[in-house]
Amino acid sequence: MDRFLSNAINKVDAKGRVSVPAHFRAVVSRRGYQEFYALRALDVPAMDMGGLDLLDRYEARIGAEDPFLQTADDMSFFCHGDGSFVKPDGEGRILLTDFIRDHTGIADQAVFVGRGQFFQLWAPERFAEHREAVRQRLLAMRQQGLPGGNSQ
Amino acid sequence: MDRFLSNAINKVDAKGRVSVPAHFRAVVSRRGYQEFYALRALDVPAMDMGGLDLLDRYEARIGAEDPFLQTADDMSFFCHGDGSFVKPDGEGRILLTDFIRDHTGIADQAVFVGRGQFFQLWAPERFAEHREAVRQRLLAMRQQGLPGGNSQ
DNA sequence: CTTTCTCCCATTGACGCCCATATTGTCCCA
DNA sequence: TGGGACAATATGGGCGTCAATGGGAGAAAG
Repeated sequence: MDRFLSNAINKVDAKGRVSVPAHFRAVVSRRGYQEFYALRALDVPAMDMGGLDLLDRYEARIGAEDPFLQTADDMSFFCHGDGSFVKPDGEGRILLTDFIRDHTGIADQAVFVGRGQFFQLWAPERFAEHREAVRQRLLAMRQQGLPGGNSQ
Repeated sequence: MDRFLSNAINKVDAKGRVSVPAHFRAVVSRRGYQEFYALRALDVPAMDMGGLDLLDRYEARIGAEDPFLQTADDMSFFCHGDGSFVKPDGEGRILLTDFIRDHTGIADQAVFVGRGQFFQLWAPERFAEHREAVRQRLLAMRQQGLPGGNSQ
């Protein structure tokens, strides 16, 4: 498969490292990258992570804006200033810097959540909360016959 | 990589020096420059900094304007009059002059913010404020389904 | 002669690289 | 179908290197 799928919870060691699930690493390397691009998600306490193609998409999007308007500046400030490269060590682990911890609240465990084109990094508690919230929203939506309610 | 990415906060020592993050220095030297060009950002209390190619870009932009219009004159006045060269010492530190302090409000800590083609220098408090403001604007944009609503 | 800037060296701590161990999953064979 | 060996992954820790920081002395400027 070439998509990020399913979720896994891994330990953070004394040095602040976590193993990226082997399956996720495989997806990124299959796309030709040796490092990740991590972005502080806009409205949730999670990191959006993926290959450098993820950053490419953002930059392409910015390129479509008028560079002299505030919007382009905001977008760049967000995806460049609140994003960073993360290079895994020889064993496929990444270092959880304060840059990541401050936004996610991750302490000694981290949840990797596949999202198709990218994956996310969450603190276990917040992930659980968010998952419930999402389920509730989808359920409510479906019962109202609104779009978005599929099976599962 | 060849882009300025992520943000870092460094101390200003008693002599008024700060270390430019090694990663940022690498980007500039990879472009063949040994010194920086610093410009007072137009609408925020930050310095825009980069290699001399940054100045090249501004000048190219000015060259494209009609020299008889006020715009060209204003732009030139801005990028030359409000810009300066900054040469790092042997350890990769730059000296924070009053030219920089007055505009940014930097005292004893400085934040380096990657912006892709260049990076910015902020005072920590002002940086935090601005980041929140940017996030709010982007979030509002997304919730209104306006352009830019991808991710998630 | 004083002040500011530059170059140089020392210290500390973080990070990258490497090897060791544990745990899990998979495949093969009886 | 139930081991059991093997392979891959997750986890722990040692150690050298490099970056960030602090401070001193000489050089240049006023």
